[in-house]
Order: sequence, then C-alpha cells, then structure tokens
Amino acid sequence: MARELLGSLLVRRIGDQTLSGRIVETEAYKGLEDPASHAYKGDRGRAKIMFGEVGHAYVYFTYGNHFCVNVVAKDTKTPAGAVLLRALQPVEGVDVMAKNRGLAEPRDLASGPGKLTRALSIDRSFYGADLTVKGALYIAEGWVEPVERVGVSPRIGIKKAADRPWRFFLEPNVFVSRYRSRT
DNA sequence: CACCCGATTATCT
DNA sequence: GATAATCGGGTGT
Repeated sequence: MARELLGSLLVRRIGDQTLSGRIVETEAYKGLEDPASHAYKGDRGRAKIMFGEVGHAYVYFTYGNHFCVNVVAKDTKTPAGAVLLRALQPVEGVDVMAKNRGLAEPRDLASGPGKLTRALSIDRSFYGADLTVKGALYIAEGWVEPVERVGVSPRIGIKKAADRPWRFFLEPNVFVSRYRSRT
C-alpha cells in the first residue's frame, strides 16, 4: 500500500476552502513483528487504531511539536499496519498552505511528515477518521498512475529496524523530504 | 552540503 | 528519567 498510495491525492476541506497535495513519499510500518512500529507492543494506547479498519487515519504527536498522519493498511491476515505519509506535492490551496507554514517556497511546504500536517492543518482531531469517504480529510478517488519512477530506501529517523527498505518515493521529484534522505 | 542542537510532550522504562 | 516515525536555525567546509 505504501507504493500504491504514491501519486494519489490527499484532500483537506476547511469550510469552502480546499487544500490538496499529491502523495510523493511514504513509509510502511508493520505491527507486532516490526520493532519500529508503534503497534509493536500490541493493541493499546495510541496504536490501537492500527489494529482497526483499513483506510482510517492514525495521527500521532511527536517530538513535542509535530503531528504525523498514517493510513491504516494491512491484509486480512495481518493484525496491524499503517503507511506514514511523508511528503506531498502541493496542488490546491498553495497560498493557504504557505500561510499555515509561514513560508512561500512550494517545495518546502509539505516535504516532510510534520510539515505536511501543518500545511493541511491536520491534528489529533483526525485520529481514526475514515479517509475513504469525502469529509474534512480524505484520499480522493481516481488514482493516477505516477509518471515518475518509484525509489526505495530505508526508513528515516528511526533507530530500531533501520535496515528495512520500506520508504517509497517518486523520483525525480523535488517535493520529497530532504533531511537525512539518502537514496 | 554536512553536522549539531534545542524545542517540547506523549509514551515507555 | 530517557527516548522519539521532526523541524528549523545555526556553524563550518
């Protein structure tokens, strides 16, 4: 699913305003067998949602400053799993995203998991939200085949299970995260 | 571009 | 008390 989500559109509606971005970077997190996953310790706490319905949002707060958003994803035999959305290519409402971020440069607006939630005003109120139905936050229907290639690398910013190549990104693409991103 | 660091809080030991 | 699925600002090459 981390691969499949590349190229699809994440949409945030606020009143009559629409903000959206094309997903250009993702990371896969498994459950009980993935030491880097928040679901590694089981069906409890904030990770509870990762054991729930696919297509729902797992939003968590980290480093005392940032929210990150995941899409719950797993097959029917797997108890838990999610895909972290790491970067967006801004599409609609770029001016509002710039305002939310206090920046003007499009490539810096959503090029990181904490940046994209700030750009789209995504916070813990979306914990558990169903991203498959058109609401305040959803993934649009009509997935478009990416024209870019899919690059693969180890996941970023983790220490446990850091060897697993479960980060996926479209390349060439200037909107992917650049901190500590080596391909 | 590479590396370093402080901010700030939920979660775990 | 320590760590963390991060970011932005700083320094030095």
